[in-house]
Amino acid sequence: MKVRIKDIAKKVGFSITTVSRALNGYDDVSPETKSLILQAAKEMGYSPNTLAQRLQKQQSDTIGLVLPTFSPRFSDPYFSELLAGIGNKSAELGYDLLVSTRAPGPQEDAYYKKLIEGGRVDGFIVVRTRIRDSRIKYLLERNFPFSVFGRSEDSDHYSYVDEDGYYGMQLIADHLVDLGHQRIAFITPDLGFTFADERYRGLVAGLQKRGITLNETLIMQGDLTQRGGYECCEALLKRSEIPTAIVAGNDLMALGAISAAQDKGLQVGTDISITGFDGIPMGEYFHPPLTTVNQPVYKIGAMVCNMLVKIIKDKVEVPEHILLKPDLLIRNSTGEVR
Amino acid sequence: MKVRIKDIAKKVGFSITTVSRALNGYDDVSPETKSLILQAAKEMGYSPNTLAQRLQKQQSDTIGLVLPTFSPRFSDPYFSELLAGIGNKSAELGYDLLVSTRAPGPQEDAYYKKLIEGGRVDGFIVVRTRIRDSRIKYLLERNFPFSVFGRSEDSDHYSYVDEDGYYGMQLIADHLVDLGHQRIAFITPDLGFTFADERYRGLVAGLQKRGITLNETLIMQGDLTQRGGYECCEALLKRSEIPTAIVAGNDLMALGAISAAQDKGLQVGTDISITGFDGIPMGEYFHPPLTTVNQPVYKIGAMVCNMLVKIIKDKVEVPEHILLKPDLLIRNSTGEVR
DNA sequence: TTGAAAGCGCTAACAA
DNA sequence: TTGTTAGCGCTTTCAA
Repeated sequence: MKVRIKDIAKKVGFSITTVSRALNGYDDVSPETKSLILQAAKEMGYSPNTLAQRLQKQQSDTIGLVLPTFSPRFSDPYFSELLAGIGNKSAELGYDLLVSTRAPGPQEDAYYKKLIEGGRVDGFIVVRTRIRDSRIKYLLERNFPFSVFGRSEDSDHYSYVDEDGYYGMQLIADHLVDLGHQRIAFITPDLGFTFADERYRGLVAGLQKRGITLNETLIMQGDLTQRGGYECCEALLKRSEIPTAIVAGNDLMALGAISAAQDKGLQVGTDISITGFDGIPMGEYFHPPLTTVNQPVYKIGAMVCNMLVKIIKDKVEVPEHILLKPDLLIRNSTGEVR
Repeated sequence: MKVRIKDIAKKVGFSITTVSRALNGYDDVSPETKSLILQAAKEMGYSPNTLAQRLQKQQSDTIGLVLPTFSPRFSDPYFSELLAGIGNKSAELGYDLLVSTRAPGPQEDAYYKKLIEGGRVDGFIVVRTRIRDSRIKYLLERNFPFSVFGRSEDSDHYSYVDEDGYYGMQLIADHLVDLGHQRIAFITPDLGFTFADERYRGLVAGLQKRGITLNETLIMQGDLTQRGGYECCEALLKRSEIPTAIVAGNDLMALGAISAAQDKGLQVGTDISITGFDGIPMGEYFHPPLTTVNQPVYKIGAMVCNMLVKIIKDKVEVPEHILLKPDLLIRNSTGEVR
């Protein structure tokens, strides 16, 4: 019932070879034959069998994206936007996007391996890099095409797009110090994530530059969710001397922290200042709106996808590095210390 | 450099066929031969070429998911959770998940067609159904496997999972009327979405049952985003007689509406009540926390994926229908009318 | 300008 | 129990 090249060949009375060539726009087919074939293909509703083409070409025209999730559920607006950026670009470039979710660990690595060895993908986009990232180590060793949103120790050896979290946190530090804050707490994601480490170091350096040392005892670790932010903030507010400002390592935790502060009866932006990092749309509509560092995630998705396709197609050997300078979005969750 | 069946055959001195059979666990291979082959395969690091297997089997072992987006960017926690549900389940069942994003319209339909005709997917999961949904019409006509999260006019003829939005809105209606609200506004998504229509009718019916008629002039249409909710609410609050309660068609718009009300200096939950629909995690951490109707989106994703695989594998002919009764989550964005 | 034939890597009907 | 052969649908080399 499906139309194959063979059927067209039979109908127009030419060989399979000629039909294939006409269809693929080779110019060693006479114009009449070509138009005859094209005409027939159209009438018969032909469309090529992608699987066969891929087998023959020995490439899958598919990009792999494995989203690392901690809990099976995950609900991060940040990722849906990233996904949209990658998805739209890959479609534009003619690549399928194979998406999966895996918790970090051996299973995750095995899955990368499986996809590669089965020939199911031509390259990977790696997101949310970690210190000593086994995925990157593996891909590098195999010399398999990939591009990365984020960085790690060996970033020199691969192509990546990243925002400058170190710089971004300095913007936060300056902003808070300008407002008079000194006793500043930090809710950090697991420092095994390079972005978290980056932001942490940026904050420390930014404060240092202004003569302030980040107090170790005011550092809490959260799991990147609102709940995590809420719980960390709650704990911080139980201290005998509470901080005047809380810096959260991402927006979701910042929003959770705001919520916790409010539940304690504090006025966020006056009694206490709270900052985020990412620039998710929700931050703008929170009450108070969140002061944060903006990351153009959608654009980043498109860029990192583009980068990968270049690597796959042109066999680019020299890694390309894009480091974006983020902007500070000052809103009402921060204010002068009192 | 890649190990193929041929290589194993050469090494162990059996035919390609025998190797294939041993690898696939057929029992017409002598135990010794079998273990010999398995051993060799392991040593040589063999893994089958998925593309070749698929071509031979004439199936792609791939599920298609085309997310409908309005703007190119989209940032809806609801979808990332749905995606996680689908993604984890499909991986568990051995299917690849091909994800793409498309704006509703002819391009979207063409993409479904392209994927089918290229043999790239074995079935689709259709989400966010619309009235006279052309995707469903097309899939039905072609008799191509698909399952749906949502419903439409012809739901009888296909398998779906949906939550009962009609019922859910009645819960909202009852809750608000119990609190004494009479002047109720509704911020609805585009009524071309079946879920929106469903919720709308549920609200009307629920209020009617309690003797209240939903005032047409208090119905606004928003685009499902916070911004949309914000703008609609802003407009509603400019009326000479403002509503005592605002029902939003989804959580994101509800959160936007809360934000708008607060910017007008209103105390949400006392001066005005606002409700959502979906149960995104953010609602719990908003200030005030959002009264809403909960949908187990992650679970729904898994269910609808499971359903599709059953259809693909077992050639199920009788459509399966799952309609979930949602729960009302009463939080502080609603309160007694004053 | 066209066609025959090989081959991508695998599975399966049939024969031995 | 094992092997021969054909074939999935396509592209491409080589020869005519």
